[in-house]
Amino acid sequence: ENIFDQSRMAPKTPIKNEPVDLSKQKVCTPERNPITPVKLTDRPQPDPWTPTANLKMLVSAASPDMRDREKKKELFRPIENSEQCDTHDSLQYDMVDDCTVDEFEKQRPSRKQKSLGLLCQKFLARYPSYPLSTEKTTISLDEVASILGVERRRIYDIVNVLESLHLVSRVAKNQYCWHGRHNLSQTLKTLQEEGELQYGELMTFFHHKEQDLEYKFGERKKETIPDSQDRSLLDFSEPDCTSASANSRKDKSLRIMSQKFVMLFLVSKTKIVTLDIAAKILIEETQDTVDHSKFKTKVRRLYDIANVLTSLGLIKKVHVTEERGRKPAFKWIGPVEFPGKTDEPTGHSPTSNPLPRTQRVACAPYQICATGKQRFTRHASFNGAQPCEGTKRKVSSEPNSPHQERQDEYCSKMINLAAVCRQKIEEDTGNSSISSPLSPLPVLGDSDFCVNPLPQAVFPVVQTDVPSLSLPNGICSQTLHPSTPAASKTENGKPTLLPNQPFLCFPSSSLFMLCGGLQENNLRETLPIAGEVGNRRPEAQAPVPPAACQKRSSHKCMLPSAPADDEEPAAKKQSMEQSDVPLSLVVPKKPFESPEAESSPRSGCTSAVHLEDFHLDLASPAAPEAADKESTKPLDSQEQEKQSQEKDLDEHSPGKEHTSKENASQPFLPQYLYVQPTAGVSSFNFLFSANQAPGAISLAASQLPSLSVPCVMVPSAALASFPLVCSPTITSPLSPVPDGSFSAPTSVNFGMSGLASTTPVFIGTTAVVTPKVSPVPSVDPQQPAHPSLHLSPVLARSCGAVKLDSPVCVGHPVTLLKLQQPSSAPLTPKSIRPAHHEAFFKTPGSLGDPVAWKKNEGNQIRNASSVQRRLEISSTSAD
DNA sequence: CGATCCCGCCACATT
DNA sequence: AATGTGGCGGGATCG
Repeated sequence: ENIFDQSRMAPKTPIKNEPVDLSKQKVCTPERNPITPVKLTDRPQPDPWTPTANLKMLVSAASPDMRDREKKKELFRPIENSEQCDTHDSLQYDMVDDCTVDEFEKQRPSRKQKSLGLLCQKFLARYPSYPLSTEKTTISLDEVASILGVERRRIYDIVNVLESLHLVSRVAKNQYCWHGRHNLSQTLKTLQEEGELQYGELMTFFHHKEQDLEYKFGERKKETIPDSQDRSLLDFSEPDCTSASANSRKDKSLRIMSQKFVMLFLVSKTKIVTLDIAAKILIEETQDTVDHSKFKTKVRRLYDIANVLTSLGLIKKVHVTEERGRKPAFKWIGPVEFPGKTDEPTGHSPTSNPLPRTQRVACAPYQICATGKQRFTRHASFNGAQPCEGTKRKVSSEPNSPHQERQDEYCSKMINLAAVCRQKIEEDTGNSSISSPLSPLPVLGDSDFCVNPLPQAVFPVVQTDVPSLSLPNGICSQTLHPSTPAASKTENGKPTLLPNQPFLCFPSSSLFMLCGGLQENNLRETLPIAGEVGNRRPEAQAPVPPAACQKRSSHKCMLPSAPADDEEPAAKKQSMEQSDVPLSLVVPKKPFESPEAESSPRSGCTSAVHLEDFHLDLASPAAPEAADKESTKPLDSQEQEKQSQEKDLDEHSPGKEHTSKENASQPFLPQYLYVQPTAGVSSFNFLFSANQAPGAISLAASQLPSLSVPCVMVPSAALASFPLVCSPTITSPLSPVPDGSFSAPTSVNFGMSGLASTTPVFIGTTAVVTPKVSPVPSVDPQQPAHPSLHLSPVLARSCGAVKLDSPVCVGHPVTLLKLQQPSSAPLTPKSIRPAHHEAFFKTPGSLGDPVAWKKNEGNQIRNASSVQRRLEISSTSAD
């Protein structure tokens, strides 16, 4: 159609389009001039598309402006065709003259219509995902550009990204050849491997080396990355034998950036990468100079890349909510595992793939490209294809290379990130010494889809990037030890932590640091424990994971194996994924809010469910009975509850009730309303409190350790959220667990560690528990249906599973509460709030002493509601 | 107002 | 020198 249109169009519009047309023509048909399309020099139109503007337009229909318009329209037409009806095209022109506003508006190409993503889809639509090996499709940039009605420049944007994934390769000037997705999995695999090396190291690094932080800092200065070499990492390019000069800077960007970006996803356990983090990571150069403009530019590029990747169905946009607000992020929805091994030429991953040979085919093209010399070296990507590659780049990337280099790079990267984060944090936080830590915390909620795993939600902390940032600041600057000390500590702590959280580099690092500062020895203890627990606890985990796993596995299988399916663009997959999403943690909306809403009708939200679970858990452990009551009461009795609340502080119920009330009144913000906002903060607070409290305040030295643990928890939480929760331990096995699953592992970890000392740990557990339930509806039908009811049961279960139960349970609640506090402010029910707030705040201190908690529990068991306890405690403490 | 990201200038690479 | 590529960032648009 497009073509058709084009032809039509061309004739019609004599205008500026001409250049385009010419180019097209040339491309399309021999007849056409070979000339490159000239850029249209049009004049900017003043405006636009407002109604008034339209009038203007009309008025001046004859005027050049009109032309521009038309021209534009034409350009867009293709696009419109695809989406909208272009039925009027021809009419359009006429229409323009007399057109009504409406028409105009309709026609007016909205920005979206011109989006790169859309353009890319169109582009992709023109070629088969899995072309027959026999046919070689060549792509003429000019042709495509003209057909799609866009400038060539835009095509470059698309092609460059596709090229980075080897979907196409450049054959000659203005000519690319289409390979399709045949070796996509191979490419991804390669990238994943490369990513591990590049970024994975960070993770590993931590594990292995404890000195890490210090080192990093010390080294940080070093440029670390010499420049070209490192970047070579990816693949292609640079080294090529062909023309040395070629390497030059050009190759750098889009292509490489695209690959790196993809690598981040593949390496990330959560499979979610926030834009800013990615940008930071991708800015390799001078670490320190964070330069805002540069960052901004990077982000812009990432959007470009993301648009293309989205069109390919490899990623989708999500939002990570952080304290400040939501951050844009992308979630990898493409294949995660690559069955094939890299090496094998034949069957490579996609064995299942119908076209095994495809690979070869792909290779061929590459080679060809290589031959072409030119810049193509890059083409020869990582695959075996690269003939030339002997170059160092390879070396560098290779495993052989000493860790150090990587480390260095890693370090440098980390450092950069850290620096960035710091700055950011500082900026954000500003002075707030105390508060600062809080501010940084990110919360998971996301508006559209949140990725928060329950656990995360609980903790608020989380998201990958943020956490790291925030943590560091908070930790370093603030409370604990300033930077350095942390490092030392970190060692101890880190190692432990790390294991758990495999996750993103930066964040984690920062986290670690923090943790280290806080936790100290305890951590170690904790860790081990955690590990044990994790190991031992298989049962607990098992329940959840399995389901998740299955899903995943199946899912995975599908992807890899069934490339065919993939053919279509993202859309399909996405849909599928969405289904997955829940598991993953992604919540439809306002996770936090929803959580509370046990009652909330909008059953839809998984997140909500999770939360509910939490609540339940909390309640149940402490006071199952209460929980039940509450659950039952919920909405209706809000008022009553309210009263009761006021009356009985002791009972947590009030808290719940509040929430419930809230829910009733507002579907979303339920009891926990507070939680959301705060989530991030709260977590921090916790940490703080824990640290401070214990150390400074009340807890005995002996207990400190325990206290310290709590601190640890924080990190973990952060980590968890960060990484997504996949606990490291678990992860490995389940690695796949992408999004959602995390919770289980996480929880486990936490639980373990937490156990001893504090709630935090519990939280983890809880989280775990939750996961079981909520994560996969399929698993537990019940839950989904009746969250509230389930609660108690759930709790029981969770407790049982957890073992520590009560403590655990408590812990969770606490966390939540804390979260709430901060958040609560906004939402809240007035009456409750005030009191609660204080209580909550204080809570941390109280938390500090595990024993106390336990006691409380015993006494108050029924209360379960952490809130109340806290309140009580807090009150006490306050006193 | 922040998130997106279109648009196209213009530098550098290739022909 | 002309043309191909594509880095880059202003500023418009979206949400």
